[in-house]
Amino acid sequence: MDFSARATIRDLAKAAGVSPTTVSHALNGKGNVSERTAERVRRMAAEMNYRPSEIARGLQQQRTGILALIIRPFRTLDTVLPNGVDYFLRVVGTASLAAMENNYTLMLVDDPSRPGVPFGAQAADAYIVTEPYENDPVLTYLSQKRKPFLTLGADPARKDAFISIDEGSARDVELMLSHLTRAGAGRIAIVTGTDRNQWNLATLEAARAWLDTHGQEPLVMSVPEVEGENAGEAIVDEFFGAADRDRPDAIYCLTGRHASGVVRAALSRGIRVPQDLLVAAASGSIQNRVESPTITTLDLKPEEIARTAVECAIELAEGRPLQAVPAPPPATLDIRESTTR
Amino acid sequence: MDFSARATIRDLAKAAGVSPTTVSHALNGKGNVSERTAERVRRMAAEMNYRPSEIARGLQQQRTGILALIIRPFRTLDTVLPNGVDYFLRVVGTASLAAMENNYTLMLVDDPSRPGVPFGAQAADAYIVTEPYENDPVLTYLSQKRKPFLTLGADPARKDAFISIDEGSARDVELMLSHLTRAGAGRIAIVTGTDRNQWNLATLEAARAWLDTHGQEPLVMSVPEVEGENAGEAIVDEFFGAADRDRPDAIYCLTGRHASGVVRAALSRGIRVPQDLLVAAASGSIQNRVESPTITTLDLKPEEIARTAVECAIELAEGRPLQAVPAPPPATLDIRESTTR
DNA sequence: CTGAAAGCGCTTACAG
DNA sequence: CTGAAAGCGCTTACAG
Repeated sequence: MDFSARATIRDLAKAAGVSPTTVSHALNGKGNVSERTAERVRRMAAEMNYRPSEIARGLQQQRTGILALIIRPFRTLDTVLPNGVDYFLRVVGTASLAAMENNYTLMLVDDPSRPGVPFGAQAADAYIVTEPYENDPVLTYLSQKRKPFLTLGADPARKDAFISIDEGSARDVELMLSHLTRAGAGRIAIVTGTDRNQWNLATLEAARAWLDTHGQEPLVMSVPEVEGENAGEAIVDEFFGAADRDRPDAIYCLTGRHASGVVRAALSRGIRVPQDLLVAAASGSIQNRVESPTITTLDLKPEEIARTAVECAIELAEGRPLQAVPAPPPATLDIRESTTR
Repeated sequence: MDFSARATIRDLAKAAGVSPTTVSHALNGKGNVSERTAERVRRMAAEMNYRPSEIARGLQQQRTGILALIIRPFRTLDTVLPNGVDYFLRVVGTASLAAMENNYTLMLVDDPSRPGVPFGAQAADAYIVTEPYENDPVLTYLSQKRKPFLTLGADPARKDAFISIDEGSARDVELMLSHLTRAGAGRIAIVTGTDRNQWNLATLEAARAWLDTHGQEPLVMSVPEVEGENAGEAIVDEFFGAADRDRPDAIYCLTGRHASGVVRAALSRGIRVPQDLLVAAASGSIQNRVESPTITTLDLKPEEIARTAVECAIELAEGRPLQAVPAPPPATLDIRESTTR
């Protein structure tokens, strides 16, 4: 029934009949405290519902308890929470909760190198940077400032320079392209975004390799992510405007919204999906599950990635070296109407 | 080129040739500092890129700089970031950014009264509680603990007890029901969720009043939010299993996923949408924009609500009384195929 | 095994 | 108008 102030370490020390030092030692398992004393302190702490002030601890230990999440493509997307790009939202939500469970607080940050950024953006204990660009200045900044950070997707120009969870693996590409082949595709076109990040670049590279191995000429196109569904017309123009022999019988888009646009553009020209053309996306969005036809996508497991990233970030924040660079979870296939004949 | 520690108030004081006290006064506009001195301090601060430690300030002022966002329906939804329920995601994203812009950090919190909650969840400077339930224990807890908070949607049992941004206004109901009428509806059925929150209860009440005014018998049903699209069958059974004279020619669901389910269930029974049945939703989700037929929804402006909520929460956090209880932004209508004959 | 003291970087009564 | 001092709630060398 204590409606007022929270108990401090002094209150607890007094109640347990010891000094604040001993309380601190007992609760943090430091120093040499007799088990009898430690037990008494812990019991009193529970009884008083004592919770050490992270603020005071932070001041002492020069920590803020803040984890910063920097979503690099944020500004290239058309709204703050872009429709159809739920990948990042799932990352944010899961990361927030994972951080909280570990007594950290997650802060969505724009660009920490910008002058006048809020304190927390500058003073986070560790940073998670999603989809860094080639030679990304944010990574350069963080590394110069000696801030602990990891990236989701490597900086394509500095692959092994920083800790990162890789993206666009050959395994995921293989998963989708062999599915398309089994579904009847003989000539697969690839559509990436134009952002220079590992996701686009590594996927493209892996796809080229796969196509080469399987004797297919690469049919490749890059379209700005921000065009979303509107890109469909241009993509279909590109691949179906040319002579017959060049036409693909499957289009694999990295972003779900491009795939949606492709389906619509194809249907409007009498190209049937999936009968005449298979369409699939790598990073799916909700709409791909409900539009007609539904579109096959990869499930890239953003929740798992977010959770792993937060756990790694906390290790870094607390000064523990990472045992191993974490591997991304294997994607799985969500097969839907657009690739089911 | 300072790669190491940040400047502290002492560094700045030394550089400006004054005491830390004077620095503090000058930068915070307190005390009486000569304009000449203040100007010098500000100039040096900018030069050294001095940023006061929010941690130290927080310890001193007993503030954490944390705003907690409690999404009450969180656990009743089927995943952490439920598909089709993008309303909350848009709130979270916008609130995160708005908080950051004001030097606060937003923390997604589950239940702050649960024993063992993280520090931040217990020590936030202010709380925002979305969709509280009737006699919500979380509100009781916060109010007993004297924590500043506001709610998005009032506690239906304690309407004026706490600061809240109202939901389910008669104006929004009127907007949708008169649209349905103009679109040809003569007998409108209403489907709410089962959570006992203001959104469900106030909307239902306003809808009943509207129907009464317009000479329609109320055709009403409540279905658990968590059933999502699966609820469609039961809803259509309910309204189309009965004798002819009771059948609605329009169904208005509060949640977008229910509306999706209704459309699917109706179509599978040969009830055409919109020809035989108009369908609309209040809280739309992405899928309603892309499924076929697309479904008419209200845009409840979650971004605006989130931003307003954060601004109010900060006022409360900093001990300033709210000038006025904020009004929710008026919803607008997104008319789509499901109500266009 | 235990505790007094200093200090993390600020703010704020108070004295001058 | 300016600054020395105390204190916010912790942690950690250090002394006993």
